[in-house]
Amino acid sequence: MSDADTRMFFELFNEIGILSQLSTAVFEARLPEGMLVSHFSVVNHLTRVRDGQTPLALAQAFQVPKTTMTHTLAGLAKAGYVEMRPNPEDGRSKQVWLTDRGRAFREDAIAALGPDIAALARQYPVEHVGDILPRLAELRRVMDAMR
Amino acid sequence: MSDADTRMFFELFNEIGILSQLSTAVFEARLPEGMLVSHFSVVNHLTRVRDGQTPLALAQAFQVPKTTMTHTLAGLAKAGYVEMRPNPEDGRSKQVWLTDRGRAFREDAIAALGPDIAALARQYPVEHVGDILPRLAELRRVMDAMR
DNA sequence: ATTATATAGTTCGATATCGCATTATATGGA
DNA sequence: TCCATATAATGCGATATCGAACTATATAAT
Repeated sequence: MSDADTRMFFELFNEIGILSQLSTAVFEARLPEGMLVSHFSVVNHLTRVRDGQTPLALAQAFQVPKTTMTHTLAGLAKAGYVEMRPNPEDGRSKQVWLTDRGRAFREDAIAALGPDIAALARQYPVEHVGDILPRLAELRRVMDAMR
Repeated sequence: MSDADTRMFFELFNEIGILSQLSTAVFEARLPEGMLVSHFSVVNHLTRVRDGQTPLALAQAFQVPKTTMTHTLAGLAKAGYVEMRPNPEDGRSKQVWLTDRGRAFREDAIAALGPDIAALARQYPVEHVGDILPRLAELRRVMDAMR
């Protein structure tokens, strides 16, 4: 490990951190009052994978502590975007189900972000995204496995 | 903008968010009690660019609100890693100077992270970092400019 | 010179995140 | 069956982040 190599990784994570911050800010500016990226991400996940998952499964999918997921789900339930039901297979557990309003929330959010993404794509070609996405996904897998 | 293109950008920012979270967790596990990535980043910036900068300049460099930087600097000052002095050129302003302990904090942190980065580099070649880093930096510049 | 406006930094309040402890239920062993 | 241990979710406390308002100083306009 040369110092130059170490520095490369430092810079990589520095860029990733700043990009995360910038994209979160852009994203949340288009969400309804009180909704954060964490809320959207959960609804998006429930839509794309399947709903009816347990809070624990969601916490693991997003790599956040259970308490954080409890808090996020409480916000979604309060907004009427999900329903919490008892898990018929385990009395300790619950299931998270999307509501129609929840699905509409997701679709509206994606539509609202469309112009921003189009503007971005004009200056940052989608081909570049295709170049780096697999590399980032691989890095994520490696780091997940190392935990 | 095809839906597939839109989805690519969504996935990109999703990966970036998760990687940011994972790298923060790894990083902070090696820092002294109470020190966060935000603290390290400021000390690192003061070392690599120059110290004596104003809080506002630092807030802009990291794209965080002034209040967040005030809080971060208070933590660094309390730990003895920086000194806040009045700015001789502007009575409203201050300057942030590194202390010897601050420089040692940075060096210790980098050393403590060395093994983690070496382990990562064994599974994720530095060449890949070199491939994606310029692309990410470009994306960051574009998004910065769009704000 | 005086006054209006702009800027640097902080204080305050709201809330997201997260670790620790607690409660309720499930599971496995005597 | 009864008890010990494990697990799902939540309650609570600590703190990082961030917007709005505030204070002090600088700058510009008359």
